[in-house]
Amino acid sequence: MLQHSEAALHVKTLCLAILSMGDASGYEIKKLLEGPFSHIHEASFGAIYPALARLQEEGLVTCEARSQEKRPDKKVYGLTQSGRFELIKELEIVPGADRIRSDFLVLMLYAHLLPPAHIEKVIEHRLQIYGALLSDLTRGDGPPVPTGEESCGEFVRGYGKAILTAALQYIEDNRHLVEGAAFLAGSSRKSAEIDDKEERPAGVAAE
Amino acid sequence: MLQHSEAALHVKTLCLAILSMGDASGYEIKKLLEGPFSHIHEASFGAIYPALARLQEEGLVTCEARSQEKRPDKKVYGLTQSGRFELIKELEIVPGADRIRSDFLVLMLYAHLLPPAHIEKVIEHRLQIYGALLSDLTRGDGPPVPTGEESCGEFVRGYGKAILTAALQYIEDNRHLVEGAAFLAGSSRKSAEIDDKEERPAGVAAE
DNA sequence: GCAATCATGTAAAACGTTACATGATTCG
DNA sequence: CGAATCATGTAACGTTTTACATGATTGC
Repeated sequence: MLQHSEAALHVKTLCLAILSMGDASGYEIKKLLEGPFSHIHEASFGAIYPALARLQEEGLVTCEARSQEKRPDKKVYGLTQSGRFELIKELEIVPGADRIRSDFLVLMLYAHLLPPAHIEKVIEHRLQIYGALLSDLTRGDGPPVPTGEESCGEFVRGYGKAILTAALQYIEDNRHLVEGAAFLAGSSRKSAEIDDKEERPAGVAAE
Repeated sequence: MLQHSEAALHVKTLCLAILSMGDASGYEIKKLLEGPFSHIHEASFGAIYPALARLQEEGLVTCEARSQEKRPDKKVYGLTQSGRFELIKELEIVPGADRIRSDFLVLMLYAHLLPPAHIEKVIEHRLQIYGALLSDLTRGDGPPVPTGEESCGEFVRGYGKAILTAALQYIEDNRHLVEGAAFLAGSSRKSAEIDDKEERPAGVAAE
């Protein structure tokens, strides 16, 4: 009973926000969240579709089914008056601190438990990802960054750029701190078969 | 069946990591996660206590109950051999991208939907929080930053400092982009009764 | 032919927060 | 005397991911 009587997904607000910029289908929302919005918030299909369905039940969005030829049917959602009102109500809440789960930083904190070669590879990988993300943001590529207002979008994009730039710079300048770390830890431990189980629990695919 | 046969909390790995630096109770782990680790990962009591219990069941940690005088009993946990091994196994996984949920940035993206005065207040609030966090990191206060290896801890602390500094700088230099935003949106909408419903869904309390 | 993209959705399970329950001590 | 700190834990609930199910089309 915090906000609604019914279960309230966070993704619901996100969907409202995105729809405030124009009609979209669930699939399109997901694609936006992978592209220009990736550094802000993420969501999976399994979160988005139910969220949209519930928003429709609540009368916050309308849904128009468009049957396309040579392509599966589409459900295009649009914001209603009360949807817009609800969005503004949500945005008025003073946001708390960002939620961060950085598996990378946890690893760095315990870098001395692993062989330096492995740490080097992880760092190289990270530099690559961040570099790619940064150049995506720098040249305004992808979908033409759909923002409600020019300058707000510019602010958010710039923020991402600033953080990424700082992170890249810092990692390059200080990687020796973790790469040089001891690895004296497991005295009797054999670390022969480290063949990199690649796993990505987080969104942003490293393309 | 991704990693273990039993249910696997993420917090479990975190606990293993922290215990690798020395024995601790659940309460102490929580306190560490509020202090010097706050920008890396967060966890609540409700996540930590069950995690420790399950780690014990799995034989990854030992538990020694210490009855204290003038204070409630304590359960001090310590890493076992297989616990240390399990930790290393988890750390070997190449970390995916950081998970970020920034309610702040979502708000900024749609700043034009709200009155500039409100946006100004949110930004002021944010500058204050980040400033406090930064000075906490800069002067090495709080518990003497418990790290496995000196330089790894230094790297992670420095990372936090670098990001916070960049964020503060950027927000100060570019706040006009969102504060000056239109607010032409809701033509017929009354925005009289905005009296700031303060809410903090995220960890880090703004003290 | 196989993979990828487009497109939607459901169900189960994992993960985590919040609130509650308990209780002593210390500090203002 | 009330609030905060120390200390552990459970249960309910909310949120989100993962995996599955389905199916046409396009490019290699």
